[in-house]
Amino acid sequence: MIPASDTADPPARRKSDGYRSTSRALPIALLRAREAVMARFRPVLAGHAVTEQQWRVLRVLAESGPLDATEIAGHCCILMPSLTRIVRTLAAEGLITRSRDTGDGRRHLLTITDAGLALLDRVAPESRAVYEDLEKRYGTERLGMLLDMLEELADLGGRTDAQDPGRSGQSGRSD
Amino acid sequence: MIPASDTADPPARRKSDGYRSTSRALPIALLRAREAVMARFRPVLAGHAVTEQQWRVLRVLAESGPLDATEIAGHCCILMPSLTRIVRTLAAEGLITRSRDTGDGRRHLLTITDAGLALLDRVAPESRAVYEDLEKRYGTERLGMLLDMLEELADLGGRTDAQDPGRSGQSGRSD
DNA sequence: ACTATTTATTTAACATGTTAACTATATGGC
DNA sequence: GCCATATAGTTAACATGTTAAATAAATAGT
Repeated sequence: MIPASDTADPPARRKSDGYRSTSRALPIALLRAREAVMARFRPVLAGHAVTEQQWRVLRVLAESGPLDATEIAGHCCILMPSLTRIVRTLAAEGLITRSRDTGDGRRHLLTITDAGLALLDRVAPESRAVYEDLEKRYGTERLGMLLDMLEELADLGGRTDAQDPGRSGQSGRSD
Repeated sequence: MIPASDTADPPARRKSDGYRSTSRALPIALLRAREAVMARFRPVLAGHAVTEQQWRVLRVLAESGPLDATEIAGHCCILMPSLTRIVRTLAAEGLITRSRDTGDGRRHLLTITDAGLALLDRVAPESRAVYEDLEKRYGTERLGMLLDMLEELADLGGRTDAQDPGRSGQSGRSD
């Protein structure tokens, strides 16, 4: 069943070489890079009993001020049902507050509390240390360039032209 | 839709400015970029009833030939227990086969089947189309540079120097 | 050879993500 | 104002990811 591939000595591959190397496949490359980075940040967050998702929500709220749930979901790449639970937890812990939007009774505005900000401040030193180590080893300038390129890539997201008009922005996913 | 944060006057922030903008936070930037990219690939995979994780496993197996579960977990950024289930599904669908390693009875070698390769070939055209659109809009050279930088970042993963010696490589995560 | 320790994988229990259906409010047409 | 339709958010059912413990096979020490 193995008709002796094509080139020289592929490890054990068969046919189907219609694909680039997985390390050059953008989604996989982004995932592996992120995992490498998170491997360093995760212990810091775990040490303060914050999940990655909770962390993103707090960071975004601290950055942008009160936002409604849909906006947060978009900025944090979290799906609404997940966000509902995360918000419930964060509110129960007193790190954020929920308030009905006056004027539009459907919207719920979320605001980070002083306790939430205090948590950010408490984590900041360790987080910064991890970041600085990374920066030192990767190169400050190179890191800045990478961030520029990632931002630009993320901004491509708006929709290509005319594929399926539904579900444009966020998502979440688990992998 | 995007509420335009950074530039002029902070909407309602309070204190705690010990953090960079979230768009310059590497883990978030990587996540948002990946979500933007996956928003385009996901419909393609969904159209062939393959999950992202299954897809990664098939791609890696097609690329590297038979591998044991631990290696796949590392390459695919999937945790072992998740992989167990994914492998069970893929094997049940006849896309891969499992065989005990002769010589090391603990290892299970996974091999992609012809049906698995056929699936890859079937998805390839659509996948390539998405990729080419992305490449055209982002810039071929720029994309190549980004992939180089991501690869380098992923390779930093080995362990910084002397933190916790346990759990070096993979992980998985859900966000 | 026999026990203790490591390594590879699976199972179990639980948390989280995901899709679809549901509730509540808002908006536009008449 | 009243209806149809759209939007914000939650709930429900299910799939998946995650941590810890269990199983099984290898290796190391004696």
